[in-house]
Amino acid sequence: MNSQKRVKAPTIQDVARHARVAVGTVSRVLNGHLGVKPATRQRVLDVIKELDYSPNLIARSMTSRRTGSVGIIVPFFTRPFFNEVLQGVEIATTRSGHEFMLYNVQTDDQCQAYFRELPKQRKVDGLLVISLYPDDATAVSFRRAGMPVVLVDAYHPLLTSLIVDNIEGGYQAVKCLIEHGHRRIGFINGIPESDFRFNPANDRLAGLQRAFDEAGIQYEPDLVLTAQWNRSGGREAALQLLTRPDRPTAIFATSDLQAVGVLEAARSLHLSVPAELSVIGFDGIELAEIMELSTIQQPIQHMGELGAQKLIALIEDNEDSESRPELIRLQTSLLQRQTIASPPHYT
Amino acid sequence: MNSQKRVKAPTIQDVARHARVAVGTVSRVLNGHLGVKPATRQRVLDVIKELDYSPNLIARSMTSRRTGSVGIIVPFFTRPFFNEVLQGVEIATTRSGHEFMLYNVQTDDQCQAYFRELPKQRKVDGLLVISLYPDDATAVSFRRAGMPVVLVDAYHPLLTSLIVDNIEGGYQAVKCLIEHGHRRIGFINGIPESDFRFNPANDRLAGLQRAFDEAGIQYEPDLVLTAQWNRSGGREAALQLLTRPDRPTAIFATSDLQAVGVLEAARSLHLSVPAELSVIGFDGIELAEIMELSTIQQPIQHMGELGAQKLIALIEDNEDSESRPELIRLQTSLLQRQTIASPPHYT
DNA sequence: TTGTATGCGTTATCAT
DNA sequence: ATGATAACGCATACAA
Repeated sequence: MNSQKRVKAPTIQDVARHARVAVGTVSRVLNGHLGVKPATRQRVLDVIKELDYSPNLIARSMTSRRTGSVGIIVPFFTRPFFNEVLQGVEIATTRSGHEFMLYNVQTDDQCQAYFRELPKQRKVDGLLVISLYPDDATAVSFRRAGMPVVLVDAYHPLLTSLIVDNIEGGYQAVKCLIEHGHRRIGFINGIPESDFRFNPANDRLAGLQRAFDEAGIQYEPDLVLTAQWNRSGGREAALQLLTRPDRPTAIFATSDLQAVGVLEAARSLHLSVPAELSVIGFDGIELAEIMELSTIQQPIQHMGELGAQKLIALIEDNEDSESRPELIRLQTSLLQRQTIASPPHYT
Repeated sequence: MNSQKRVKAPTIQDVARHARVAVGTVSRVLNGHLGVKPATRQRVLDVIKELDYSPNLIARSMTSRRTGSVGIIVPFFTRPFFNEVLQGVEIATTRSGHEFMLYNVQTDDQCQAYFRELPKQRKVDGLLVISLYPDDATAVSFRRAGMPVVLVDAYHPLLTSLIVDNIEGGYQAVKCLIEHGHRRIGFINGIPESDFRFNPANDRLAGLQRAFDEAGIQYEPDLVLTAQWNRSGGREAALQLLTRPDRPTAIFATSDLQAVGVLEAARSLHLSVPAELSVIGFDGIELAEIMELSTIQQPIQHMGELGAQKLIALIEDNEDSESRPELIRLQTSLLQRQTIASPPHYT
């Protein structure tokens, strides 16, 4: 075993010297360029192994103008939904030999700062933006900086975007409830903890309205509550909804996390699900499966994987500006489990 | 609005030229060095704003030998436990202005490859290793490369390590069960999906044995099963345990995920928890709270935060080799919820 | 086939 | 207080 003392890392110069060749030659064998005599190639390889040399990737990035990293800008990355997106991202980046930096954002300011700085800092070759909406000026600045960007669960006309049909998803959820005989349906909308620009829950509400219209059900604003995107948000909203004299027979929550909160509220109120209350969520996270919660399944992991894959393609083809951005639409699907039944007294 | 066409990012040279100063001067104002006449300083600042200039961080890393990033090597980062660790990591890195790269590992080979390559590649200033055990040669190589490393939920004498007392945790779990009157206690051990070097579950088993010894209970190997670290692993093991004629009255699972699997098994067997079966898990993830599962709480998020904080201190103090590594021990605590009761017919 | 020299964008060390 | 210039480690165009 060698000494424990810290030692300066060998450079390409050291390798060249030991192998008695020029740095250019070492660089060539490093990058698999042809035109190196097998004998010298082998000699260089031997020295590399002997010195335990690895190229300094920072220095390499200087000339190659590539870092091999992509940046993921994501709000609240520990939430199950985002976590599952990241799982897909990891699969795609690892497959293509890229690394990724995680930029977690909790406020809109932080988000805008990342949008502004990251393209110029050049620590990443591309940006994957999850559930966040760049404004027009930002989108333009991405292109000017030559920074490839892909939006996942978000849309901008200038950027490759990957969206799911939230209206259709909301429609599927409510239609299912209606088909089971429900007429009084509560909706728990989501309000982001901070002032992000966009709220997919509004589209899901639009889907609800379409289903209502179709069934000739009167939309009652009283049955729509806005709550935080988490369990306690769902729980509190449900508590409100369910303690009214004319409580709804079913609740559609705009996220599974909130729907789990609804389940908790029902439990604390000794309301049995689905006998006395039907519940449907949105997202299709693993927790929904554990809780046997009916939900609208988004292709979450696939969104992350496909988004990352598209981003890497943009990076490698270097087709930043000349190409028109792609718009990819993904579908949701109804997942019926144990939390939906016909309402009490339904004939 | 400027043209949309991609444009070369301005460099420090461009700023210098526009401000009619030398690059050195620009660098000085950029880095807040004193000895710049306020007038010129302002002129430079104006040009920087006018050109929308940001320093190229890669180039800066060339000379500064700092990237401002830390690498997190973590197995299966989407698992709730690791996810909560990462949450702590994010808090600490953001606080200190660092970014982090996520290196997810799924096999031991992959892990060893990261251990070998990352210190030489210099894309990160330090490494935070979660629940993974570097061998002696690896630990030495970290020091030789001058790469600060902190181990979380793992230990090596040469490296700053942050561990929880798994033996004590196992002991707490089983002692609680015994105090409730249980004598036949099943244990579900964990086996990693791949051949990682270490298994914390064995320490938890040792804690069980200590509690057994103390209570004069005979250890029965039949009641110890090894299963995957996930729900289905726990479910299948529990199914085996619970369909025996002399089934245990309580099960201690070495992770909450497996304990949830136990709950699922009990449900499918129409065994009521805790009336007919007591269950306790380990970790204290959020899911345990949702399921009202009793468990042994590890300070998960705190482990990530403290580990990252220690790592950043190592990086900033640059005290790689001269300092003796620190060993930090953290405690677990019993979290009693709804899944533990006295066994049937207990007087 | 191989060597040399220049540039990548900064910081830092000299000068002036 | 500021300017010129040499690193940093690598890739590459050009020479030999």
